[in-house]
Amino acid sequence: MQDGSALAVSADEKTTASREKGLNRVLEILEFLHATQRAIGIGDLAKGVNAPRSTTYTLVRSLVDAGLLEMAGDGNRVYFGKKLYLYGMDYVRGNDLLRRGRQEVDHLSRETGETSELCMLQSGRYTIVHSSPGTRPFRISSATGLQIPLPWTASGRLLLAGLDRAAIEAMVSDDDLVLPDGRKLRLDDFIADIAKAGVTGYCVTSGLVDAYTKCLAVPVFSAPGKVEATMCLVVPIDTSEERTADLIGLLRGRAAGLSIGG
Amino acid sequence: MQDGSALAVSADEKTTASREKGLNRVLEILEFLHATQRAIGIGDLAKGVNAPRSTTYTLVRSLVDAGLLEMAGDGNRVYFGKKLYLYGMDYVRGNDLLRRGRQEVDHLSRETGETSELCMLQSGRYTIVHSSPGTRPFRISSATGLQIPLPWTASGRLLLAGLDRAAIEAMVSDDDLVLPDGRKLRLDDFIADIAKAGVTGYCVTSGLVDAYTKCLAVPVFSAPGKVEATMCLVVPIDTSEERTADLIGLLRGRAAGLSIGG
DNA sequence: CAAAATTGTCTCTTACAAGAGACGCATGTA
DNA sequence: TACATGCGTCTCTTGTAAGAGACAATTTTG
Repeated sequence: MQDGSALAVSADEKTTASREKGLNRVLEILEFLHATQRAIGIGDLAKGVNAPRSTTYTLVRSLVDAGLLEMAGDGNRVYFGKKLYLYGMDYVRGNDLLRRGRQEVDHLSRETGETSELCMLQSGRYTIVHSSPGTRPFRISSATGLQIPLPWTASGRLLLAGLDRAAIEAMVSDDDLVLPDGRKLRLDDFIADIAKAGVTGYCVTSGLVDAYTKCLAVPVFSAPGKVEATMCLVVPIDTSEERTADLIGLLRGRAAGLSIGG
Repeated sequence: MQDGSALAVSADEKTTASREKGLNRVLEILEFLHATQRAIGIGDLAKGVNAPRSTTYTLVRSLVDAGLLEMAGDGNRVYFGKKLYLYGMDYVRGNDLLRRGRQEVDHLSRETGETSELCMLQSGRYTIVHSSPGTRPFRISSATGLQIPLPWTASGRLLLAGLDRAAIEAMVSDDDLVLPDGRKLRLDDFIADIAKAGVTGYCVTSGLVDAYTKCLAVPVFSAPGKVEATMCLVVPIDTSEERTADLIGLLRGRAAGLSIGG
């Protein structure tokens, strides 16, 4: 009703409601910093999260005082602070699976020379929780914390195993089904893939995210039937059938070691 | 004026003001979880941070939705979530000193067999940012993220080097000067220690936190004169003068490698 | 099995934080 | 020297979120 306001943003993204709750703004700020991966000026931050400048200053001050954010070297940029690191370590400490999974991933990439990753669902999205680069000249780099649409990945298919159709549909938007190269997956095919992956206990995808790699993934269970994470190897797409099979065997063994009550 | 309120808490701690800001409550929740180091029920959490139950439920829900917290296995306990881990890794990635310092500390403890730590100031408090246990039978365990009064430690003396008296007084409360065994340090002595540590470029304390250990610490600089962190070794109090000197030499070399523009 | 304590949800009020905007102070640039 | 742009702080208003408390549903205790 009150769109006679200042902003002429027409049909802006998602109506960044006026009078947003402070906590939500903070959550947006954190997400924004996670996305930019670098220190940023407070003014830009305000723009970035589409928040009033004055509010942003206030919130940032609180967060800096609390140690969740820190002023970066220059003096007027902010980025994540030590407190978040400490909380993050607390999370690792309280989470056997993550702790051991990280080690296992590091092992795997050293052992096989391939890029290895530990992946989990993070608020409905596929997330690379830890990755260790392989030794190949052209290594496939994928930063920790990167979030990718579930249908693009082998791990995504495993992580959704056990969910019913409705739950899957809820987690996958239409955009997610469009691959980087423009091809569009059919939802039914994706759901069929998931079912198949759940039965076979592993998943291989070729040339989905890019044309040069294959992704081999296996599930890690936190309880019988409950897929808590996946471990995967990212290998060149022309890796032989034989080596692929060997690597999957290796992965399955390691994942079994990680799983609880599997 | 309006103390005719419900609570009969007489002269309670620090007048937990009514109508606390949501963000502050959240910060308290995070600190509380960091202190308890385990998943906790929402009701208990509310008690723990002295917040109304209804408010706590609302905030926890927001935080869980955002992924900063997660419901723990049972179903009605909360603890830190994956998001915090991811943000923490972002912090590490953006912070050369921390990244390299962690590696160095791991090396040192393997090399020397002693417990090794990386310490920093964290909102005015001494914080063990990373530690690696030694190989001794009775290992001195000190958890990452532990916060200890500055005067209790060798690192504390180095971290405050370069600050003037007023700044030091502001960071050290009266309680901080009381050692675990009940002895009380004199503020002037502490300040003198700091000055000395700043000049000599290292600091050794014996039997301060406990009666059985010595702490050897050296500064790590982020800019000439600016102490950003310390590395320290925690060794048995009866370690020979000679070995102590050797270890300090080793520490100084490694710290120099970490320092920037030192 | 009743009494007491806990859990999760909901409603309603009002104290107060989010936000608009003005200021003064730096820079940068025409 | 003017003019624009960005930063950090402050003030004031009003929409709204924090909080009290009631409720039903468990769970615990005696």
